[in-house]
Amino acid sequence: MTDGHESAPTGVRRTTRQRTAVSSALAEAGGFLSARDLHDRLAAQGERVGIATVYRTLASLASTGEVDVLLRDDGESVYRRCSSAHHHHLVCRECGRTEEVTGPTVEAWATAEAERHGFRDVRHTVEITGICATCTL
Amino acid sequence: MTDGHESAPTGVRRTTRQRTAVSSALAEAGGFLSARDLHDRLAAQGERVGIATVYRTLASLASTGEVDVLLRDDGESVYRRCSSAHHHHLVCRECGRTEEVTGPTVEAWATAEAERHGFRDVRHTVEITGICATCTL
DNA sequence: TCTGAACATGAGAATCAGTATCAACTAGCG
DNA sequence: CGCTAGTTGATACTGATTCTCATGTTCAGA
Repeated sequence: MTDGHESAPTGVRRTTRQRTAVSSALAEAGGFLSARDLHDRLAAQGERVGIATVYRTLASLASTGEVDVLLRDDGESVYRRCSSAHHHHLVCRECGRTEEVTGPTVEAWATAEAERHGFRDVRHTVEITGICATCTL
Repeated sequence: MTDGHESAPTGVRRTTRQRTAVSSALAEAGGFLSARDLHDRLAAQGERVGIATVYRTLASLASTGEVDVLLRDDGESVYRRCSSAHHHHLVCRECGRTEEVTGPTVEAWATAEAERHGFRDVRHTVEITGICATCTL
């Protein structure tokens, strides 16, 4: 549906100024950024990239696993360049600082639990939030 | 700051036709429903309740723990009458069916991991998705 | 290097969930 | 009954994300 335009890329991924800019701005940022944050950041650097392109690029990077996507409580999505290995996040509710954590235990538990209920093609997300040491001071 | 109206309820929770309707429609539904779904459902039953009221009631029920809130991938929130004990969800990506699962292991892991990083006042959410047995057929 | 067709871009419109506004309404106490 | 704080709802608004589509680019092949 909605074939309109936006055409169906047959599978070639081209390198453009915009994609490079988005990708490196995200890398420089380090932490989680919303699409708008990123757009503003690019603008501040003099890189003019349309917001629509930022969203498209981000979606593309996310689909290849180059960035992590987190859906915040307020419904806004935030992105971050991330190690590609499977992991979870520990997020500070105060300052937003994030740490990556891994948990073989959880992976196993999730899979086992899902199978016990007859589910297949299992995926899971785990988010742990708290107040980090710095913010506690 | 937005004191305008919407006043600050001093703590009394009144019983109204609308609140009862929302609450019972949610109970009848069984599964997860978005605010809009619920609104449509009520309309179908001839219960005229404003969408704003549905949102308000849902938020209120969520804050008292009477319903569970889930933020779907597309950013829409879905609600469901739920056991108040802490648990997680196993959701079918195909039909939306959900099962509640508990995992002492995960609870412990999350807490331990958070503390190891110096985080306090820890909370966590775990979502497991997959394709349920019925949809696999 | 030149070409062209597939891809990509962007400005702005469109969507859509959820929130704010505020006058009118009502539950429930006395 | 009468009063008043709590509620409601039509509607405007916000803010994120997607769609539209004419125009600009990339890059493989000649």
